[in-house]
Amino acid sequence: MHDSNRVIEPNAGPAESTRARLLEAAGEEFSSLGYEGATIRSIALRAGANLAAVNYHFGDKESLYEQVVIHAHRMLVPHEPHEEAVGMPPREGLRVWIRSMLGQVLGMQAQRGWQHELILREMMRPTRASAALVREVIGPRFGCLRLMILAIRPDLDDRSLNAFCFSVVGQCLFYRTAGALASHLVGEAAFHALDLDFLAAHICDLILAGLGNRLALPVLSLSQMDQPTGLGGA
Amino acid sequence: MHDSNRVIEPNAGPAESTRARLLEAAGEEFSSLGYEGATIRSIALRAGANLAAVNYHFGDKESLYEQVVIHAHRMLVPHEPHEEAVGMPPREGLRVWIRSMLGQVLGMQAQRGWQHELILREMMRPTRASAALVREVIGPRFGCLRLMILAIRPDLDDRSLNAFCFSVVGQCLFYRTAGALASHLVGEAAFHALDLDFLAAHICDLILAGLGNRLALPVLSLSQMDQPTGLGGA
Amino acid sequence: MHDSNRVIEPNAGPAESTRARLLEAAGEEFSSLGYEGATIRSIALRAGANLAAVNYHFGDKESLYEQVVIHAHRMLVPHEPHEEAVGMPPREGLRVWIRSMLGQVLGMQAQRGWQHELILREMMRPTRASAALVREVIGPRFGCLRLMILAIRPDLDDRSLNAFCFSVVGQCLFYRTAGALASHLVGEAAFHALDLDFLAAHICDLILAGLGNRLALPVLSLSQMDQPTGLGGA
Amino acid sequence: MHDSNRVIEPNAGPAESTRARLLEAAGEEFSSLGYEGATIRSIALRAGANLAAVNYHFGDKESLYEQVVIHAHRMLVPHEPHEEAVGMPPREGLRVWIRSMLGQVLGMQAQRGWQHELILREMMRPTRASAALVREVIGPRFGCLRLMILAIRPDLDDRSLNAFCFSVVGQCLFYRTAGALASHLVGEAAFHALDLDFLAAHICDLILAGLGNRLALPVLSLSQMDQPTGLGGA
DNA sequence: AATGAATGAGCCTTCATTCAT
DNA sequence: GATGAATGAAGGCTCATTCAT
Repeated sequence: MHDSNRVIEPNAGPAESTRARLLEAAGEEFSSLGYEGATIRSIALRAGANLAAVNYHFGDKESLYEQVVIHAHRMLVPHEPHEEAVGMPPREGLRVWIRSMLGQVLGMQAQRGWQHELILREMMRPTRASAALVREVIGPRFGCLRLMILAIRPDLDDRSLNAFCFSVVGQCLFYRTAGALASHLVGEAAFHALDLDFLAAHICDLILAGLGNRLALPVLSLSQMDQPTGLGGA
Repeated sequence: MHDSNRVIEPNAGPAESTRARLLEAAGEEFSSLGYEGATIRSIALRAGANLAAVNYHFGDKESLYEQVVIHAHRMLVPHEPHEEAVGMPPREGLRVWIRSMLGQVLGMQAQRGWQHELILREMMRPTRASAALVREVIGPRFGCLRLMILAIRPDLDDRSLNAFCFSVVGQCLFYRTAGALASHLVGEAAFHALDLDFLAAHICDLILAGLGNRLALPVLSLSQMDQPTGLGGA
Repeated sequence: MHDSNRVIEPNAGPAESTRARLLEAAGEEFSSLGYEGATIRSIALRAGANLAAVNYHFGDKESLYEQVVIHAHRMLVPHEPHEEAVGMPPREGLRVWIRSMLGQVLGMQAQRGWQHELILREMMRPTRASAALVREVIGPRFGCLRLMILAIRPDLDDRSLNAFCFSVVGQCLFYRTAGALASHLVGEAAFHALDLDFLAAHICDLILAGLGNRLALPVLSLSQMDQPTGLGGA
Repeated sequence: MHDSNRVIEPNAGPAESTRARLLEAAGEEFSSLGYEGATIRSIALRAGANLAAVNYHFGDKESLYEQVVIHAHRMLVPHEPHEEAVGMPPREGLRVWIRSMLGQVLGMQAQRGWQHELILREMMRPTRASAALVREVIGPRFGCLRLMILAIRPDLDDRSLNAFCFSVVGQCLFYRTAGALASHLVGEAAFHALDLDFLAAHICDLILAGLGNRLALPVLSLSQMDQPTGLGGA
């Protein structure tokens, strides 16, 4: 096969199986280029494997993608950052959870980059491959958020509970889905001023304000009132 | 017929029809399949035109896309829904604005379907074609939102102001960008329960709670507590 | 029709007819890009005319080319440089002829550039269109050369006469047909050292030496012997 | 199979046949139709291969052309006809050299037809593919000619030496580059009378006359006069 | 006399896939 | 287990040409 600028095994340890290298390479390609954008040629190249190896090991581009998603999930589940939030008091846990998700969204976590990237892509446009991912990675993460909000406001009905959860997730995802647009709208400088710390606090405060803790949980409402976003008053 | 930035007469002669049909067909294709997914062959087919007609009228697939975006913008601008919000008191205007945007996002407006779809796509992944769109459609819409929030809380600094605006937009966009995922997470029935009326109220209440109502309308905080989302009271 | 960077009538006097402008534009295109390389789109563009005007006026790309060749011939015939050579003594005429042809080949004549270029192209690869050109432009030019050589050596049979003529023309044309190669072979500097004056003298001397004038025409042989190419001696 | 500059085994296995057939077919197409004229569709068809096979084996139309040129060179180098000339006395060697080149030019060698055609095309319009060709095929051939002329006239400066070499090559190439024109000018019968034997003798005599024969072989001037071209006496 | 619009054929390229070894 | 070779489908684009006005 012709390939003028071919690189042989850029990151392949010989001990690592071809299948594993393909999985890793595919993860990087899919996460950075999307499903359609990625080509199995490029994936095989990056993995230092033959073009046909992809079809040999996975049969299909789509099947490869499925396996990549599952692989990502396996690597991620044991280290889910939201796990830290479960033992905390709900308000604090919420803060941790939001900060963790926002961190992923803003690309603050260099290591395991493509796994998170892949998950975010699956959030925005789920494929047939993502059922497992939703069930085993996103679902638990979402369930954790749901529990914390329910702990803060046990009286919420399902519909409102979901709406609050989606409000949290929506605000976080926005900076990925529409980050480029947002940067255009307010200028790059103003957009960069919205760093992780600030945004996490803003979103958390907003949600807590919305959950309304003046009456139900006055002790926490005081601490909330000190936030710079001006949630306090009255 | 020669210039790229010619003006499209809305009531052009029959000779114009091919170009117009191409534009319409391209809009539908691009909005439903994305830029890469759409093919000029299919567009030409759908428009009942020759394959080369695309090249003749627009020169390029990319130029065609640009023209489609501009076309969408031209069809949308005269009927911008947020215009209604400008004369109202800010809190009411905000409610109208959110409801209007959410209505677009949830695809409640069957007519002019692909134009909104296209704009949402541009929000998520701006192309070189979207500069004008941002400037002339999204920018003003966003500016209106900004003004209303500033009217409610004139003391906000720029950073917080932007964050609030993005919180509004982010929550609205979520149901488009991650609607499928959300539906997966909570079940289709629960997801459908989140109708336009409910969500618009929820988002608006949340934002208003976050903005706090110390100064302007302290009594309003009470009325907010009565909302079905169950913020506050009891 | 779409054309992003269209230039309107770059060199068109309004009084000049479209047909004439097309002819001129086509001449420039054909001479610089060859028949296949030239496109009627570019020709029409350069002439400030409509794309269909070419087919309207000339029916065909090939017919246009024919007309261009004829046009070139009409512009060239009255000013044929070899005309100067007819009245001279044959050896001097030969020198003038060679210098004139070599001058065209080396592109020394900026004015009427494309006409000569076109003729040279036709020499190398005659098309159906060049019958008239050969008959009316190249033929006479060649006939003049033939007569001069015959005047120098009236005893030559037809075959040898033709061979000598072709030797002259071949040496001249070489610097066009294989100039790039020659430049590669000996280096650009050495190639540029072969200027018009030197080459014209070299070719003329070579031919005269080949024609052998020692015995037949001793008076001229003496002058020839003084040439720097060292034809003389013994 | 991966590398651009792999070595072609002349007796490759059956798997190699498609590539070899493509190379051969491409050689024929390129040599008869030129680079632009040839289409990879036709090449693949002629080779009995799939259209995409060209891309698979060579990546590109241009790269295919490069490989074809190199291939032509490899097939030609071992049988270079000018090799015979090196051991001879310079005048005799010159005669052999000219006859050999002229033989190629006049297409007297039916076998390996397209290779020579291709090289001649490269002479007239060198492409980026021809650097190696010039270096390895044309260069040595030319160097041989240069040495022989220098042996005949050691006093020549570089400029004159080059001019003489180009005079030789130019006269030979003429019958390829302008053969059609020449045939038109003098009539087909007269043109066919210029056979290989006659032309080779004519060109060689002409050059030798131009080089002068004062020092080395004064008697040879007499023998030259006996040539059928009728140079010289009475 | 001249033009804008439209067309059909063809070209090069890319991609995922399959097959024989 | 793995690979080199080959394939078919499709895509974007360019070009000369034609047609109705």
